[in-house]
Amino acid sequence: MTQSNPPFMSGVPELLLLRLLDQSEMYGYELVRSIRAATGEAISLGEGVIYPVLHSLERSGSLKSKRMAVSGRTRVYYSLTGKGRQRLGKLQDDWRRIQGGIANALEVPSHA
Amino acid sequence: MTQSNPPFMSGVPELLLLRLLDQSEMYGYELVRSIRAATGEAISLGEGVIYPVLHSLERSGSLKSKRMAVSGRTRVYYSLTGKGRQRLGKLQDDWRRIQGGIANALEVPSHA
DNA sequence: GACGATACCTCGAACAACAAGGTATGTCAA
DNA sequence: TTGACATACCTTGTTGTTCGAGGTATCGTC
Repeated sequence: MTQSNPPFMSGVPELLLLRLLDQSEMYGYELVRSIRAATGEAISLGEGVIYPVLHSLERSGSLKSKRMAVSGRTRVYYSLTGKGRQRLGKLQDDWRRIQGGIANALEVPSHA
Repeated sequence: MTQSNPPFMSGVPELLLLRLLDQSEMYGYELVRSIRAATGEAISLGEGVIYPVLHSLERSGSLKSKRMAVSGRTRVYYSLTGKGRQRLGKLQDDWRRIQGGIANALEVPSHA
């Protein structure tokens, strides 16, 4: 009976994925490297993070996928749905809110 | 065997606590409300988060505590040690890094 | 003498993020 | 041709943070 809320800082991988996919269609393996690049190496998420999030995002209707064979290998390309764009908006707002809150707490002058 | 790193976004409660305690000595119950206030209501951490973090911070030598009786009730006041100030510096840098990385990823123009 | 605020604390569950592995194909060089 | 490395997909088990809910005790006040 312990109806717990998600941790207040979670969902950043989700946010990054949605954001990148809002710019262009991509496949999982590509996204792993894109996240590293887009964040200036600050954030590096492995396949063990990316694939499950991608799947859950698709299951919840935020993403749609299409498989494509490219030079013998199969790629699964993901793109945003309307719901996904909505979700992206929400996560962006959430992020701005908590980011702002922390900035607020940090910018108060030191004890000096 | 699976020597896992801490989640890349963790340690924000720790950061907030150290930051507030760098400004002034405080006790746990007070910190719960201070965090809400300092972040402009954006972040609200319960006692179930605060106390354990406080204890682990003390165990690791970042904080020191002193108990004080104030009008019949016991308060445990925490303050930073040198090590704690060092720790605060590190966490602040980490935060700026990941915050900047995300900002970078988000500010790229929309697919439009 | 019951209620709400203060003040401390711990427990168990939930869950995100993690490393490590496993499958299979392509390329290139030894 | 075989071995190594990159591409490309995936799942599993573990960890560790965070969470709500509870539990204790004192104080004021109604």
